[in-house]
Amino acid sequence: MATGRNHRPATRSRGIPEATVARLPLYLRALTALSERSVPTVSSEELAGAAGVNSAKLRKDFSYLGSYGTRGVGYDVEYLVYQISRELGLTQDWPVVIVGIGNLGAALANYGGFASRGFRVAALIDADPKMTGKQVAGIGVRHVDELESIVHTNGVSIGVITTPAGAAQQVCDRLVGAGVTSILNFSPTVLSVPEGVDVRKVDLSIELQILAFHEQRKAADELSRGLRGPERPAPAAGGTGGGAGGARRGEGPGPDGDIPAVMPA
Amino acid sequence: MATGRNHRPATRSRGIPEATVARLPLYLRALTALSERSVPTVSSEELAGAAGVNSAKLRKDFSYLGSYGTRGVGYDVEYLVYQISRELGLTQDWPVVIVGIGNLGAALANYGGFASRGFRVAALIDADPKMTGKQVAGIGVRHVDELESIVHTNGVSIGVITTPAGAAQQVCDRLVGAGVTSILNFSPTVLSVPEGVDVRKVDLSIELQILAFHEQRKAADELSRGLRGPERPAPAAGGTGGGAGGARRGEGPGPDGDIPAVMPA
DNA sequence: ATGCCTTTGTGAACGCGTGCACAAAGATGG
DNA sequence: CCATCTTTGTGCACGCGTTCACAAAGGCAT
Repeated sequence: MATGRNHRPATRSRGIPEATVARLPLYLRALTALSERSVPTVSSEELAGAAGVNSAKLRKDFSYLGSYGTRGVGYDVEYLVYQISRELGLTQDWPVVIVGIGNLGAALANYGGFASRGFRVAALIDADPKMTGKQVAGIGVRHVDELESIVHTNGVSIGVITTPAGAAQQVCDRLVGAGVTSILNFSPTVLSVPEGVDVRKVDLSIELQILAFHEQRKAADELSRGLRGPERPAPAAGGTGGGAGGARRGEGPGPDGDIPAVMPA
Repeated sequence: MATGRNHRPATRSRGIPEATVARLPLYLRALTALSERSVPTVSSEELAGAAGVNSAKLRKDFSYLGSYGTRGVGYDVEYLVYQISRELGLTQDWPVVIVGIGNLGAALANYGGFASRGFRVAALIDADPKMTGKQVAGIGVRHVDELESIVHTNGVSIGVITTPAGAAQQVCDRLVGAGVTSILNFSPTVLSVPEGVDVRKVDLSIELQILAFHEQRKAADELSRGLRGPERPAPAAGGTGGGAGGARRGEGPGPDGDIPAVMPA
């Protein structure tokens, strides 16, 4: 990467758009549920409903994978489950390591969603010597000194970081140095990685803040149209707890445009 | 606009793009770090670097909030912290409830990132009577029967769902019925909510599957080009990056997904 | 076999988000 | 007070993603 910037529009992946890739697991989940109920075929309309997306979008998504449907009938559930699993790489076993066995790391270790789709927790790693050897989710915690050897021995290419923010970049560097090329980052930090390494981040604080933004906007909307929550008792300390008694669908052009509801702190 | 009197010349209180809103917490975090180091001002270039985004994008994002910068100098850190906090609604206190106190729910309850930004865990709720009264993160667990009264009493407008998939929709309905208008969903389910209710989902399984897709693609790329790697130092010895040990499981597509992908059961 | 009906697959238009490039604005030094 | 330098704010173009709308394709009944 010493060479200049070579833009790599991740969309090149095989012609499959990134947005489509992000939806494939959603489809797979819905299809798996249908498969368990022994439903043989499903239409794009039905499946889209189950996955919570538009049917045209679903059809276009599938079109990137190939023509797996039958016109006039729909899609064969089992076949589609297999094709999507294969496309996502779930027909093979992915060993992952979790670094940082605090509350969150332990919760992830116990998380059933890992093993259910071809992901196997190869090791739990923590920097605290007092954690070493402890059993979490039936797996012994290893010390971070062994990180490199663990990654090598197990052929780990996916790492999950659940350390405090201060340690995240350092752990990330070690993981990458050991050969990990995909990282799921739960710490509230912006990780910098060399090219070729994928990082996805999950930050609940950010998610909450986004919700708060919309919540505030909703409260401001209702306030500005002179609507007081008639059924809701007094909100919590701090003010407009969130009105929203009976959310009406009165969707108009909106009285936006005027004062942005400045909240005195 | 030229006059520095009234901020907000453009009436864009509602025109803030969703993508921008999603980045505001990122900027806020970087700015908070600068503030703690008593840095008075920061340029778009520096701040963009700290937040991991393009500087032009950052400037455009800020332009939606108003003209808070000074040309030739940069942005006043403290002022920007305040403005973004206000825009995100973080100057007020947001009581939240967490429903489903399993491993993940307990981890979230302990997560410091909540309280640090105006979010306060008003209550922990679980359906298991054996959990009722237990202390988690210093908060007593309440039974789900009390859900509505808890929401009413505390003026809760944001709910976090960490239940198993099977219970998620039901819990969601009750939360919405009680007045909650924003939901953060950790269960692997597509929630259906009435209009006016915001739902954001966090699904670890999906994130891993997306990583697996790219990982598989990387492995395929390297394989097909005969290991003609870029200018990147050679990764792990054994794995060659995407190698991943590749222990294929012998079972068919059947066992996939009979586990609800959530931990507490 | 034929015509009808259902559903897929996709061409095309549209909107949003991103990044470039530059003029305007303000600080700074002489 | 003027020249210069720095940095913001934004017009513009481009590409991705979404949605509409419809022709093609296949099943099914007669």
